[in-house]
Amino acid sequence: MYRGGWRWHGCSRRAVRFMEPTLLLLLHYGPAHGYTLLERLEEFGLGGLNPSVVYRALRDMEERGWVTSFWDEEQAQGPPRRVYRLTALGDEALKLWAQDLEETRGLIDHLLASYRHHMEEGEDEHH
Amino acid sequence: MYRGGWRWHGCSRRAVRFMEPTLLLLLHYGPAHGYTLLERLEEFGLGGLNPSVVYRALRDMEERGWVTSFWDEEQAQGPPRRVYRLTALGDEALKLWAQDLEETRGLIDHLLASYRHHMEEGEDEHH
DNA sequence: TAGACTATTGACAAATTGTACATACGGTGA
DNA sequence: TCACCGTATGTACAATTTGTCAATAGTCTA
Repeated sequence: MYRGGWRWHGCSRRAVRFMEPTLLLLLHYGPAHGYTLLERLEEFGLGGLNPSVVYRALRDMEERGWVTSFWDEEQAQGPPRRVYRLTALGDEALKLWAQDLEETRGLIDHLLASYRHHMEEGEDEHH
Repeated sequence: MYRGGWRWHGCSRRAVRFMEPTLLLLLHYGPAHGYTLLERLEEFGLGGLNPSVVYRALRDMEERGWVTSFWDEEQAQGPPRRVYRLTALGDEALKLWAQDLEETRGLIDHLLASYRHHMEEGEDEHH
C-alpha cells in the first residue's frame, strides 16, 4: 500500500517523471556520460535521483532505440565510462515529449485556474 | 518491462497523475457521488478513466482522512450510491497539491524554455 | 595497502496501475 | 415475469514501475 504521508520522499516521484525528457534534452546538447547526465539533471530541479534509476532509464531508452551507447575509449581516469548519444528516433521522441509537456502544462493551468477562481468566489461568501 | 510504445494507452498515465488533486477540487465544490465525480473529471481533460481506478482513489483518500463517505439515504433510482465529502484535512491536502502543481509547472516551464532556446540556437548553426 | 571517489550494473522487494469480472438496484419491453 | 439495459460500486489479481541495497571496478592518495 504505502500511499501514506504527503509527498512521499522529497521530490523523487516527480523527478522521475521528468527525468526522461530532461535526459533527451541534455543528450540533444551532445553525447555525454551517464554520470555527467546524472549531475546535470540538477540544473533542471531533478537533483538527488538515485543513480540506479538514471542508469536504468538510459538503458531503457537504448532498448527503445532513442540513444546508442559505447564504452569511452580514452579512459581519462577511474573506471570505464559509457557514452550515450541521441539517435534520430530519440530526436523524434524529444519532440513528442515537448508536445506532451505542453499538454500537461495546459492541464495544470486549467486545474490551477479553476482552483483559484473557486477560492476567490469562496472569499465573498459569508459562511 | 512493457515501457514499449510512445504514450502507453491514450492519456491514461497522465490522467491518473492529476486525478487526485482534481477530485479534491471537485469535492471542494461540494459533496458528490463517485459516479458523478468520475464524469466530471472529463471537464479537466481526465475523461475515459477506468471507474475502478477512480473509486480506488476515493477509498485511498478516505483512508488518509481527506474525505469521508456515507451511503446516500434518499436513493433516487438505481443501486445505492456513496456520497463523498471533503474533510478539513482534505482541504489542507488540496492546498498542498496546488503548491505542488505550481512547482511542477515551474519545472515544465524551465524544461520547455531550455528546449526552445536550444532549438532556436540550432537553427542558426549550419551543420 | 586501506580507504575514498568516480562509474556502472544487477537483483529483488515494495508500490502502483491496469483490467476483468462480480454484484446490485430499478426501469422497460416482450 | 423474465431477459436485458444502464447506473453504481467493489474485489481480486496480474502486469508494470519504482526504490533500494549491494556488487564490481578502476584510479588516486595518504
